[in-house]
Amino acid sequence: MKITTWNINSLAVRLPQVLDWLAANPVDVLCLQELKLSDDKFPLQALQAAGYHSAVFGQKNYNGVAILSRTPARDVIKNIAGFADEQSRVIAATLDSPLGELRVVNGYFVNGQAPGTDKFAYKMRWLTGLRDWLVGELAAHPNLVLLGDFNITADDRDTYDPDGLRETIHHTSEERAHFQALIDLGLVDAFRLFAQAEKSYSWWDYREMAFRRNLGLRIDHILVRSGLQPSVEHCAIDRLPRKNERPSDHAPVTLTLKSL
DNA sequence: ATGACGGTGTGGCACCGA
Repeated sequence: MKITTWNINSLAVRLPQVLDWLAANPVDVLCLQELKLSDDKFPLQALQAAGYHSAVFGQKNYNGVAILSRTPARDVIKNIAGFADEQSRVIAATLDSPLGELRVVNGYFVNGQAPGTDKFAYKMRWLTGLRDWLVGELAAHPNLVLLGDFNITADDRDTYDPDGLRETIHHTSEERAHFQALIDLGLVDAFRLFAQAEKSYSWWDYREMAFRRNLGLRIDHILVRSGLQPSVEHCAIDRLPRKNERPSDHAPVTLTLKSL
């Protein structure tokens, strides 16, 4: 069972790349962020033809998330219950898997711009709302995976310049405390369960040839319920799509689960 | 260096992302 998260930075632009990637990587679930289109513009039929059902929470221009799956999604929830939000950032769904029912929570976390700004304050409130809501989700769903574009580096290994970028956006103590609060709900960072190459990143700026120089951040994460840990077979970043023409600035990250 | 690149519509520039 393979589950992937990928911020595609406009599905309208990147649909051909998504279809190509799925043809080469026929994962069971693909969680997308930054669709940048409304529900009525979502390419439901093209993805259906590729063999995927879609649960979609779109938004014109910005944000937008979707869960593509081989089997239909159930109990779909959009955004964080109890947290009023104008922006389409979270979609959760229950899927059948060889491990039983799997709850998938797909998030496009707030960027936050810079510490001290209104957007940063929104990020902090949003992260608190997410955590509070997940307490109930975890109580209701034993097998839960939280994944997406977190817009947070978990620690210094996740950034190309830990000293130069210390306490800047994606690197602040407050953001990392929120990341830890999610871990403390009983989740584990699947990527770090395995030996990984140094300087493993999931995002690179479009500017300054950042990808070629590997000046990146690891901000796309997959957290799994610690009870699922024995089932986690692998977790890896696929840098290949970043080499496409007109790539997303993010690379897909894939979790492989095995039946025990 | 409030830069850079690439997405969007309010468009021929401004705003946003990370």
